[in-house]
Amino acid sequence: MAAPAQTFCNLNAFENVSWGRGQVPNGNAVRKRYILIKQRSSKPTLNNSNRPKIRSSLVSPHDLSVTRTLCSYVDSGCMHKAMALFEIAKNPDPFLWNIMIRGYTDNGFYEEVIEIYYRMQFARVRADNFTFPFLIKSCAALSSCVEGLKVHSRLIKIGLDSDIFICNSLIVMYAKFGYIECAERLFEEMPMTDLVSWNCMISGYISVGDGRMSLLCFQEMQALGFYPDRFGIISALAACSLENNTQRGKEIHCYVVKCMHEMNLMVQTSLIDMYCKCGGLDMAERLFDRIYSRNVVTWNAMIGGYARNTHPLKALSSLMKMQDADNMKPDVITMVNSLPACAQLEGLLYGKSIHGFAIRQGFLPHLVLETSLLDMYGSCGKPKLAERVFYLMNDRNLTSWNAMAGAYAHNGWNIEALKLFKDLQKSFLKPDAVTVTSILPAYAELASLREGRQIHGYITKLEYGLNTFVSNSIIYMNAKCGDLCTAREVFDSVASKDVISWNTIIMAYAIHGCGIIALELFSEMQEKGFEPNRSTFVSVLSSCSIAGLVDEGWEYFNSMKRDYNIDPGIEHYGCMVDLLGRIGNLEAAKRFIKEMPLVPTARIWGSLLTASRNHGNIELAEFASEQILRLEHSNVGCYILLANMYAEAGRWEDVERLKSLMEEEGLQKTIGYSMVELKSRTCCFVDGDRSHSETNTIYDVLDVVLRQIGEHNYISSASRFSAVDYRKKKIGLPGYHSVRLAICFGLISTAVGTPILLRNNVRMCKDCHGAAKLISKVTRREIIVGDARIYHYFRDGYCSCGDYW
DNA sequence: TTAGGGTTAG
Repeated sequence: MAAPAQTFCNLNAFENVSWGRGQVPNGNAVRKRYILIKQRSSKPTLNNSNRPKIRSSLVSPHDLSVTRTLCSYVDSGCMHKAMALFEIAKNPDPFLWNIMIRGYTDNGFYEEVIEIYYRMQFARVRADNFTFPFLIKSCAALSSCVEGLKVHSRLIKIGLDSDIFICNSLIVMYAKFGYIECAERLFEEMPMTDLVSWNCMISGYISVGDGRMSLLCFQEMQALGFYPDRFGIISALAACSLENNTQRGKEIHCYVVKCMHEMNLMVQTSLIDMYCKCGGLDMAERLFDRIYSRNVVTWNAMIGGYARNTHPLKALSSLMKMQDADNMKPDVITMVNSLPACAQLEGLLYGKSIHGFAIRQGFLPHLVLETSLLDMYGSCGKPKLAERVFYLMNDRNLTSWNAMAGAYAHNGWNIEALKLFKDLQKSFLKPDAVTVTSILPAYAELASLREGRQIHGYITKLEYGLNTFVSNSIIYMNAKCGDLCTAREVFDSVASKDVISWNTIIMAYAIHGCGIIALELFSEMQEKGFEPNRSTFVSVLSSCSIAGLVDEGWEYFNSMKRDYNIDPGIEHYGCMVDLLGRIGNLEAAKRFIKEMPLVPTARIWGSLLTASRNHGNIELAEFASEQILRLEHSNVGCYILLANMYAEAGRWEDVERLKSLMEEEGLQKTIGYSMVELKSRTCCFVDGDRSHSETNTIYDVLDVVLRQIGEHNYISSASRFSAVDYRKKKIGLPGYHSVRLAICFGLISTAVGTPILLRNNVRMCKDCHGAAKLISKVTRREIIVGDARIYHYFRDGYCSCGDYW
């Protein structure tokens, strides 16, 4: 792809940009300011320093030239000069005060509007019908509900609450506060309404996100004989976007042509935006190409439209064109609209380039832009950079917290995601449905069943469980935490199931080894009219692979293109390598990888490595590991798995060699732990753990159990080496692995005959898997172990996985 | 001198 415009590609320049002063913040919310923050333009103050030299003969408020000069200052945005002149005017009349208030409003100095209004009252100058619309607008812009209500009370008191200009302003203000019922009541009680009043209501509904009511209002207005002007049209088009109502949008487009509003740039931009948001990108492009003179808003709408419709290259190419062909300078919103394109392309360099440009232009700090940046970094696989942006933000709202949680979750930074969620709960913000959808995958990966049930209860209480997205996440979380029954109950209770609900429940049964039920559900989803997608086939093929349904797996794989016109992706090929590996056809699996039409990933070679481990083929394991490490230098799992195979084969030199290599690479073995669920608590063990208060009892029970299963002093069935060998080589004794400690603790802490439920953060080792089978037999207890991939149900000396995982 | 409008984040 060609590089974007020069402006955005000066990556070296970006690298030279400092992020902030001092240390990079860690997990705590240490706020640092950007060094390159552009100084905010100073607001004109009410004190009269730096006055321009104005002769005192000019200062009579009745002098027309004073009024003219003041107006010219205000109109040209020179509020400092305007204030200086105003300050020396003797006893300014309401007209001059209003000019000043208008100036501050028009130039966006809303706080100053409130300030000067109070000063006006202090000076006993009566605010009139001209003053209040500006004041109300400022209250709305500042989201200052208290001031707004005070103003409204004052209006009632002085009898100005029926003025049509004031009422229209109040409607907009209340809608912006989110109090649409107040706006509606005001509208209904107005003695007289005009076209502007209707427009205020139409846009008011947009403010609260109610496109349906906005369109109804637009319709009712016409039924009463009003002809929509460009203001109403623009709001109605926004309503069509909210409702995704292309048909209505097209009708309004026809009206625009008929009534000759077609040449208005704002109307044109609104049409482009509506078509982009309603999936009519071709039409939006045609309209855009026809515009003779575009402004930055038009470009932004088109760039955002391309990004929204997943055309990231077109979005970035438009970004270049707007600068090169139209000589247009991007603004903050251009940046915000372009960043999703970088995220979709996972184009870190483009994203960084935009970040650098934004800093150089002084666009930061900016809440929305910063949120877009951290989202981009998360999508580009750089959660650490996202974290940097997040902790440097001056202001954060729920969207930014959610984006940060999403960035962690997207990259599997589950511990950080859970910590962030806990910090959010301590803040004044209330998590919403998006928060819980982002956070539930982290719970699914890390949480105990107890914690899973707690978050499930929390979500139910907040009633976010009614949302299908949230429900789908709850289904998966319950299944991953070991409660398949609840996962099914939640699935059955989802009123509006979507294809993701079905994919999730199929995968839930798959990870619990219930392949047949998973496939029955796949048939049921189709009978109910749901069209399978790519993810469905990942669930289906995983079901076949985990349950060892080889023939069925091939049949579904072949049917993807044939019956559903879905080209198998790398994830589907991965499932097939698992399947071939499972039946021990390792050469076929290797050949399959070499012949597949896609470039193998580390995940694909990982499947071959697992198969080699399960079938004891050390040469193939070495080959697969080589391929993995070529692609991912720091794949710890690969090192560990191969080292374990060498240890089992007694190749201690190779074990040492791998250990050295890991040290050189600075890699550390993931610390394995096992959580055991009790009735009232969860206990966690690591290998050789002696921290538990009942350690002595646990180790005594372990000793007895190991004797019963014939592994006392440990001689592995899969190994020719004794405990002494393991100790010499400083390798953890499998006899004291966390899984066994957790099982023994479960045995002494739960009622006889009840199942013992464990969660393991890494895959079970071969020794512990064998031991768990035997323990289930001698103790006559069902032992359920969820490892990093699947759930193992150990009963009477057998495991549901069929000894393949 | 007064009201309403287009492009922004999870």
